[in-house]
Order: sequence, then C-alpha cells, then structure tokens
Amino acid sequence: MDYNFSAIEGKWQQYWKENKTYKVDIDKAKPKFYVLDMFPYPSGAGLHVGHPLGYIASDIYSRYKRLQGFNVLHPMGYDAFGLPAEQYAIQTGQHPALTTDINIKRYREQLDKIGFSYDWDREVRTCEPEYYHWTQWAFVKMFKHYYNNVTQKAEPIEQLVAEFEQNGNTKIDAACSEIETFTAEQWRAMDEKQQQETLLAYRLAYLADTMVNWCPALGTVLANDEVKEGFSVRGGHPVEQRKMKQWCLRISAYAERLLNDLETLDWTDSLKEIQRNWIGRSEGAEVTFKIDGSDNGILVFTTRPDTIYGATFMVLAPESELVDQLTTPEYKQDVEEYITMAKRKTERERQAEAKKVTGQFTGSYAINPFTEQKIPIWISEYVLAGYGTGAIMAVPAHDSRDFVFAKTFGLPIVQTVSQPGETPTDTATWTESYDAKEGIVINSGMLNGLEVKEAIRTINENIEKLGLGRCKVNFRLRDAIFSRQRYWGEPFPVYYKDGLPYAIDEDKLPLELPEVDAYLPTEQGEPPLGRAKTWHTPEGYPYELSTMPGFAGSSAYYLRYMDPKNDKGLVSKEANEYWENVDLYIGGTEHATGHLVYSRFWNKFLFDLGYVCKNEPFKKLINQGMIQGRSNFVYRVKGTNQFVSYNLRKDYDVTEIHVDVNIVENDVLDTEKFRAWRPEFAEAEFILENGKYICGWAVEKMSKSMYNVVNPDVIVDKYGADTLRIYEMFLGPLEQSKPWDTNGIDGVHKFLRRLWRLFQNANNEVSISNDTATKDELKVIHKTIKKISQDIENFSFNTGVSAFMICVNELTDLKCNKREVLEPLTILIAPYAPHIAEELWHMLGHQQSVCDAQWPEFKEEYLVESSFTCPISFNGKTRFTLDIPLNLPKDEVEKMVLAHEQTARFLDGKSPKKIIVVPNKIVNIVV
RNA sequence: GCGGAUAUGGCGUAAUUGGUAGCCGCGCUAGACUUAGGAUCUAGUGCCGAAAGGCGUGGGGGUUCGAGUCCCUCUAUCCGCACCA
Repeated sequence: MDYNFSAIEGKWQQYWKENKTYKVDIDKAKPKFYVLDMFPYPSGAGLHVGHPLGYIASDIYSRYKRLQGFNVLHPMGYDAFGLPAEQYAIQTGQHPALTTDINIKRYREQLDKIGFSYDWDREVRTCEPEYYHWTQWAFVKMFKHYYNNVTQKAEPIEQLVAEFEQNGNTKIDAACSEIETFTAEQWRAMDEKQQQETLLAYRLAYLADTMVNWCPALGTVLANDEVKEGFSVRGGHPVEQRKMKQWCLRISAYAERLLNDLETLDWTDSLKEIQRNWIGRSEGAEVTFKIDGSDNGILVFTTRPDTIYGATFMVLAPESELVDQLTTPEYKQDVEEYITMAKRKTERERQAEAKKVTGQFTGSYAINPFTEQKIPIWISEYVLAGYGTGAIMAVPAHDSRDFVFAKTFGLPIVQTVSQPGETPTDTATWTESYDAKEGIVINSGMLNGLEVKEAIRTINENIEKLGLGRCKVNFRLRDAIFSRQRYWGEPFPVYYKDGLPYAIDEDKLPLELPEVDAYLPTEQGEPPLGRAKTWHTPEGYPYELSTMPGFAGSSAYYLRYMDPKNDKGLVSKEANEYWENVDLYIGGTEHATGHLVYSRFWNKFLFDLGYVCKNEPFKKLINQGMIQGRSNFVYRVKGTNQFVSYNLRKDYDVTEIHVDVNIVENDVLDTEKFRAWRPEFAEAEFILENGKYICGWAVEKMSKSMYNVVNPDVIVDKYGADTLRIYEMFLGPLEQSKPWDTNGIDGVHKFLRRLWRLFQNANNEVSISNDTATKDELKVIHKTIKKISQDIENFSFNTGVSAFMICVNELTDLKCNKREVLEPLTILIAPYAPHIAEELWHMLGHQQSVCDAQWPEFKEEYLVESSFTCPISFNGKTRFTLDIPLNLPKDEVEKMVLAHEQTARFLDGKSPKKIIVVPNKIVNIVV
C-alpha cells in the first residue's frame, strides 16, 4: 500500500469529527493544561502559509500534553468585529455579519484541512450576542466600580458614595480624573446630575473629554496602540489630535500592578521590556514653583529633584490651562500665535519637526523655591500636556532638551552635577548637556558635595518638609480610549438621561446591535448607530451611539472558552477554578502593547471582583516569528518582450519584475505558465541558460503585491497536511522570522514516505514483526524518545523534526520493522503528523485513537556505551579520533594517546609541553 | 537618540552550553534502475588546493590548553519606543 496522504487525512479528519476526539470537559481526575492560540480576525484574504505556524506549534504541544495524561483545553474562535468587514460593508452595502460569516467559513475550511486538535464545540465569535453579552457585562461592572489605591483593588461605587457621605473626597485615595476637593456637606448639597458627574470621575469605565487620535478617513477615534507614526495601523490613514467626549477605561489605575506582575510571568524578556516601556514608570517628585507676584503656583513633575538648583526657567505645554493667566498683555499676541501654530500641526508634522526647537515666552516669572531666583516661564511643544503635570522645571545643564532650548533662546545654564575630581567648566562653552545619573552635586546650597542618589533623598525630604511638594510615581500608560464611532462593534450598554450616562441593568443584557440603513455616519455627523430607528430604552432614553473597539472582545475570550455556552455568567466558578488560566499562549508580537495589556487589565479587574481565580491570564507566552515571503523575479529586456535568465541579465539593460512564485519551482520558471499568467506576457520570449529560465529571488513581506503568497490549501493538496505541519516546524526556530520557500518541502514529504515504508515490506504490504528488538534498534528509538521529549518541552520543534529524520534513516538502514520500536515511534510522531500516525497506529492493530495512547518512557540504560570516540587535538586542532573506554583514568588515556602511531606523526619529533585530558570529552596536546 | 534581538556553506538551519563547526533537509555533481523522470536508490558536496596541507562561524582585538559559544570594540540587518521631564 502506498502512502496515500489525501485518503488518509480525509479519513481521519472525518473520524475525529464523528468521534469528537478533541472534545474536552472538566475532569478532576486529570491535571489540566490550557493551550491557547491568539484567535484570528477572519479577513477576506484567508490564511496564508504564515498564519498557521503558531497554531501548528501549539497543536503539537497540546497533543503532546494529552499523550502525557493531561486534560488539555485547546480551543479556537474568531475575533469577528472589526474595521475591514465594515469598510467592505460601506463599499458594497452588504451587512458585515454576512461577510464575516463567509470569511469564517473559509477560515474554518482551511483550518480543518491542517488537522488541528481544537475542541470546536467551544468556538466563540466576538460578534455574537451570546458572546458580547459578557463583554458588555464587564463594561457595566467597570462602570459600577472605582479603584481604591489603598486596598489596591477595584471596589463598588456604592462604597465610594458612602465615603462621600461621610467625608466628601477629602480622605479618599482613589484613581480618578482631575476633580476638586469637596466635603460631605458639599456632596450632600449636590443634585443628582452633579453627583453623577462627580462619580464619573472615579468610575473605571468613564466618559470624559480627552485628546484623542481622530482618524478622518476611518471616521473614528483610535487607541494609542492603533496609531503608529501618525498613521492608523489598519489602513495607514493619517491621524490627528482632537478633543472629544469619549468612553475610557481607567487602566492607568492598574499600572503598578501591570508592571509588578510582569515579574511572575514566563514571557520573553523582550516582550516584558516592551510592556515595561509602554507602562513607563518613573519615580520623582512633584514640586510647586510659586508664580512671581501671585499666590498661585505651577506644579511640575521631575525625576531629578537633585538638580533643582539648576532650574533656570520653566516650560508649559501650549495646551496648559495656566497659559492664559500667565501670559502678560505684552506677550498675548505672540503666545496666541504660537498656540494656534502648535495646534494646527498634525501629529505627523510634529514628529517630522521634532528636532526643530520652538517656544514662546509668556512674560511671567516663577520663583525657584531653592535658589529663590526669578526664572522665566515659557511655553513649548516639547512639553507634553498629557504627561506628568504638563509643565516642567528646565535644567538645561543636565537635560539635553532643556539644553537645546536654553541655547536657542539664550537662557542661563547652571551646572549642578560634576564628575568627582573634575573642575567645572564654563557652561557657555558646552555643546551638549551633561545628562549624568551619577556624580557630585555642586552649586546647590545644602546639597553640595552629595552624591546624586543621596542628593535626591535629601532634597525630597526638604521638599516635603517645606510643603513644596511630595514624592511621586508617574506612569506613561494612559487610560484606554474605548469609543469607536463605527457600526461593527459591541454596543455600549449605556443610555443617557439629562446628558449623563447610566448603565443598563445587567439582566437586560445583551444590548443587541441594531440594523441600520447604511454603515456611514449620519448627516449630523453622528456615528452609524444614529441611523437606527429604535435606538433608545423602552422609556425613550437614547442609547450610546459609539461602539466598542477591537480589543474589547478579545480581552476575556480565554475565560469564555472555559465555559462557552454559559448564559448565566462569563464563566462558571467551577470551570474557572478547574482551568484557572492559560498555561501556554502562542501568538505574534504585534499584540505586545495592545491586547496583551488590555486583557491583563481586564483579567485583574475580574480578579478583584472575585469572578476569576488567577490574577494573570497568560502564564507562559511565546511569540512565533513572522513567515516572510520569498519573491521571484524575471528580467525583461527594456523596450522588448524578451526575458533574460538570471545569470545572463548583466549583459542586457533589464527591468526586474515580480513573478508569481506559484509558477516557479526551484527558481526555474515554467515559461508556459508564465505566458498564460497575464495577457501582456502571452507573446513573451525567453533567453535561457542551459535550457532553463532561472529567476532571481529576494526575501520580502508575504503579500499579494509581491506575488509571493503561498496558500496552505495548495500545499495540503499537493503534499498533505502532515507534510505541511512538519515542514512549517522544520523551517527553523519558532520564535525566529524566516522566509517561506516551498522548495525544501520535498525532503519532509520524502521523510514521511520513508516512515511509511518502515511498516511495509518490499511488496508494499503491511509487515510488522513481533520479534524482540536488538540493542541497536532500542538505542535508536530511545535516543529519539529522549530528544523528541526534550525538544517539545523546549519548543524546539525544528530540531525535533531533524531527530525524527535521523531516527527513520537509521531504522531504515537497520531494516527494522519491529513493533517494539515502531509503536513508540508512532506515538512520538503523532503530535507532529497526527493523520499518518493514526493510520500507522491502526495498522499496528490498535482500535483506539493514537491520541489516547501513552507517551513512551525513555530508558537511559539503552543509551549506555562502553567506549567513547575521543577527538585527539594538537594545539586545539583536531587531528584524529580514538576509541577510548569510558571512564578510563586520565594517565591511562594519556599513555594510550602517546602510544598511538598517529601521535608521533603530529608531534613531528617535538615533545609535548602539556597534555590536557578531559575525560569522555577531548584530549588536547600542546606542542 | 534609547532599548531589544540577530549575524554560521549556494539556501533553511544544527552544535550536549567552553571541548570533533556544519547535524537534518533543500539545491548541486556523478552513478544505478528505467521507454521516460519533477519517481526511487547509491556516492559526493564549507572554501582554496592535484595532493600534503592551509583557511574558515559579520570585522578587529582579548581571555583560555581549547572560543560559533565568554569579554571589549566596530559594522550590518530587523523589531519596539521616541521630545515621557
């Protein structure tokens, strides 16, 4: 019987489906293991060969864990809300649900062909009301909670109300937006509207006027992680800053915990580092500088309070509310012009002109609280309104930005830190600032002579003692803007009464997405939901018109998989306590600052409320590398329809043209297919080398426009899913980016055929021997058991494949068809190549699925050798090898080596200076 | 500018973590079987050299009996952040 992969794969996929082989339920008798893939957004283009890479790796791991006796949860679903489907809907008028559904079907077909062990009964789609019910529910919970900084957790808003009744907000330490202090009496005196407005400043889901990334082309607001270099990540449209009323999630309240708990996670250092940078914690002090001739002050944040004696001017963000009152009549016009200029600039322009120093004096002065000198107050773009207090004390001697600013506008520069033993030089001669974090403080009154770290401690004490300010930790992490002015997303479970938002009762959820007549904004510029006829509560209060962003639905999907059909809750306590959290999460690094921050936040919030039992969602995370494309080129002789082969192209004046990689094999162009590829090439002529047309090649992004997209279906049809799975793993380390080149796939396919042939005799009949295996055969299989187990544990799937190849090559050489060897081999390969493994397993006479077999046990005893082939080197260069009995004493080894005839040859008459014997490793003779 | 990662044959890669550099596969060369070969099998294949031998893990330097692996330095590529006070 030949290895008929398509028949075998169809047969077993059917079998798995009929027998629900991958269905999984809570089973307290077995340890659980949760393996998760980042679920895909089902795009219209379908999967290319790069997408399943991580899925295959996690599938291998899942199957391995199952064979080891774990109860493995390995689900899959779809991140189904999103912009592309809606953009398509705008163009075609087709409901996004419809295109989404079609795309999902195609994804499913493609996924099914590859033979994954997903429990499809647990599939979720974020766009279905049964699913987004719980997205909305979590939002309502966030609306109804605030963050208590003292207990470091989310608490019910009622507790806050009780506190306000008692003490106003004078004693509370909670995460909140900017708000005035009020007493209990003042609280009680407020009407409902005022009270609600006040509470809004504390809610974890809150409505606020904020500067947002507005994308006119997409007609929506975007989150910071959805914008890159001033353009939208999806679509690449320009983004501008705008102030708008938006729903936000107070994720900044969790900044400290999000940062600290990174320590507990088994993620790569680079990914943790990205998150640390994104959260951006910095320790410093808040200090008030008095405004000259006024009782008011300017609050600044600084990480270097030790340099305060060198603060020779102050700078405010142009957007700062203080600007108005600080600007003297004399400077009014200049300041206004500057602000207008700054406001008009898009984010893009700001970045392009980042090096250009601009600024404007306000006419006012502040008093440096330590030097007691008058220092000018400026405004400049380089100070950001959104970070710290939107104002800085400028220390030009020790901050490069302040330095450049001072140089440009001729402001004084005072050095306050110097290198020990170094004589301070005239700052007027400096060409750059001295941004040192170490050194001895000078020119700084009470701080003189102290080391920077001591100086910081001393000055902080004084700042607090003098009532000038306090120590403070600042975060770069901003609250997540949660509104999108779009149709295809979760509706907010919110209605408005007197212009104030109220949450819908939890038992009224889900609030289903209404039908609209077009997926465009209304004529009044409202979001598409403004078109829905009955978009209000039964009492007539209008619902929110925005919808939630893409990350809403993906923030808790890993919890929903634990209990996907539950209509009483997101996840039952029982299911959550059994599955706990994700043991292994595999996905791309592109979600480092988006999804992976949001879902950690979401999970922590639910943890605070007691709905989930673990405070982190993903224990271990692996980022698979990107699969790049490998493009092919043909070379057209300019002005002709002639194409010249790669190595001859230098003799002609040619244009390089991308050619579809699917009509090229081993860089040899199929000229007939090329002529048929596009009408303009129908009459193409070729200048060949050795009768072939050789194409050039390059590694590029896999994309349609480069004609280098390879579809997994095509590979599966030609070679089979098992070959695809193994080849994807064989390409290289999982985490590394690498180009896809279909050429190498033959080797893997040949390997599977050789594996198959181990079970067959020369006449192509199944032939398995029940004889006892020889020592050599046992050694081969146990070596492989050891290697494969280790490699899977280390996620080193590429070396695993090579170990299989070595094993099959060696067994082929030994002509081994013993059950004792082939049975464990079949189980070993089942995670990588489940279809052929099932077929072989049944060929071996088993009735159950190979998935229910037991992972073979490795026995060291079969690998023990009596001698070691020892490399003998001279001056570090290996010259020959010698079989030496294991654990032979050093001096005997030395004797044996020196006695060897080859040794004399390499000594060449000289006597050895030194002989190094590393037992069972190497012998090195120094001459 | 800051932070991180990577660099090994024609190509994808491997190397028990300081101990025989190039495993496995592609490609290539030669041969066998064959009406045929984009099938299969056998042998070879880092580079230079007829050979002996020499050279060789991005470049330079160092530690060591011994370095792809450790240290210093430079270069290139990729990724993340970017006026974050």
